[in-house]
Amino acid sequence: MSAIRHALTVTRDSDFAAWYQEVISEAEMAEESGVRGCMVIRPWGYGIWERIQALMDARIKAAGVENCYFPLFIPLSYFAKEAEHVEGFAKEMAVVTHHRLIGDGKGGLVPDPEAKLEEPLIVRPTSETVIGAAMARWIQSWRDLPLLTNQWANVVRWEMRTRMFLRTSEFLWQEGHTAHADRADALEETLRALEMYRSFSEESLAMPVIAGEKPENERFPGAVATYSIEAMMQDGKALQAGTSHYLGTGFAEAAGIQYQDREGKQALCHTTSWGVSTRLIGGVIMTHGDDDGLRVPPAIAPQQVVILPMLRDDDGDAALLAYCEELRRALVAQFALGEPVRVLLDKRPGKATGKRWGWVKKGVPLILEIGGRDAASGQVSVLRRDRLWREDGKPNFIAQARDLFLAQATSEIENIQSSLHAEATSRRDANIVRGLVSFDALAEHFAESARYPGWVELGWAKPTGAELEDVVTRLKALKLTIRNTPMGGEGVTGNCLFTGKPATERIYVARAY
RNA sequence: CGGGGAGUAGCGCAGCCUGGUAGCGCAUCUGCUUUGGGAGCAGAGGGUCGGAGGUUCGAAUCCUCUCUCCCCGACCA
Repeated sequence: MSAIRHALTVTRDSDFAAWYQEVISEAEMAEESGVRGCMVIRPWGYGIWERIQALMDARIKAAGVENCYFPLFIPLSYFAKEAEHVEGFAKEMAVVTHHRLIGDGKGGLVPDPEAKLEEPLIVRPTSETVIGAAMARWIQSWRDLPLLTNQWANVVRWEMRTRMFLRTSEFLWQEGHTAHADRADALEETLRALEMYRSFSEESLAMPVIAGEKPENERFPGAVATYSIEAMMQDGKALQAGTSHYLGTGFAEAAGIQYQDREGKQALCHTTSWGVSTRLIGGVIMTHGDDDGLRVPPAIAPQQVVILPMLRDDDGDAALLAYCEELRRALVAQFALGEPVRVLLDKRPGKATGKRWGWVKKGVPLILEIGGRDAASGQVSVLRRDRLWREDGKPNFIAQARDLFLAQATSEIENIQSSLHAEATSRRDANIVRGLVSFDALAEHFAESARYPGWVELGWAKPTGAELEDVVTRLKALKLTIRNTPMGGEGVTGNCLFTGKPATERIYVARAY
């Protein structure tokens, strides 16, 4: 059978959750911090986040949205103004109540009772309320609209159960907040952000997603409509990878965001908010990772090429390093995916073979191992991370003339990006089941394929209120959730799986993170 | 927050029941030999046993409290 000795000890098949954690730890992306639910993001993980930030920020700015920054602390009274919103977040908010410590007489420190805050401060779980207060000051006239803002920040949600990158107590994100004159304009912005997330996921993360509207039971607290992009992980579960909300006038009413229209009348603004977070990194791991670690799509790889000189600790090293340095210079002068190629010449002491597995686990798209013979004969040995193994179970190094490699480097990098996307897309499509005609058939489907259940696409009559609650409860018994209604998902035939009424739209049903 | 498991060297673990000088493997460091595909041999360094109290002549080990992590639930824009 396979003689392959994988770089990880746990495979995806044997224990997906343990595999996920081993990737993060072995790729040196993040580690425990000692604070409940909070992680230290290490250089490789943070480097990926910085790439995501750079590419997403460019898209945000291209849409005319301006960055700004609001405080970490939000007065409790701001939250109290929007009832649904505060109710949705009340159970997971960190609260600051004191501003000074005092000795407890036993060598420890306790909050000083004398230093209790008049009004508790919330550590932001999201910033609608504080940004809304600013919008109320900034907007006077219809000429001030639309107001398009975004901030890159950390937020805190005191989750009961946390998982690295997927659900941490503190996480990094961008939150866009916009105010508009009317519903149509706000809804257009909501959907523009959704499309921005969809195309970013597909193009930059090589992660196929389905963009659509969440059912009403999954709406953001206080929102009129919530949209999401949903990605399928390799265990068949769904990951909500980004959300965009049309908030109606509820937040405007609570914060007093109004403007004088062309007729001179006061009117409430329609607001939106939208965000993606460090959760995207978890999605990338579970979309592209394999039994040898991470595979980073080149667009978001901190380094796209790593050059490993096979140092011998002798007189030949100088010439070898010179050859590698020249190779590095030739590569960084090239462009791939619209940017200069990112190359690291790894000169650290140690054997190239040992260092190689570290980069394999980190998922660098291309690894070049260069020995004295390569240097002498003008060759390179190329290892593509997405085609790691030969059939005989050995690393799939391909010896190439240096000049030929340089001529093809750009297309090679771009090909890895598209290959990862194609692989993930065909896997997702192969794991979406259609045509189930009854709830029993749905239950049977997920009972039979408990390990890789994938998603089910079906038609429903979009029940609301108590009728929807009933559907949610029945699905919950199967550990299933409604993910979203894909954009353009109307016009289905047949009957609703839950109510028996004529179906009006398509939905995706899946187990979810 | 409920149920279960765990915390001992950088990583993975044994020791705990039955208290008596802190162990193993990998990794690291040094030396020698090797070395074009995840090297071998020899030697060495590294730990207030998650934290705080308690019992005891003596605590990794027994008791109490607490923190953190993992799994299953509940919760989850």
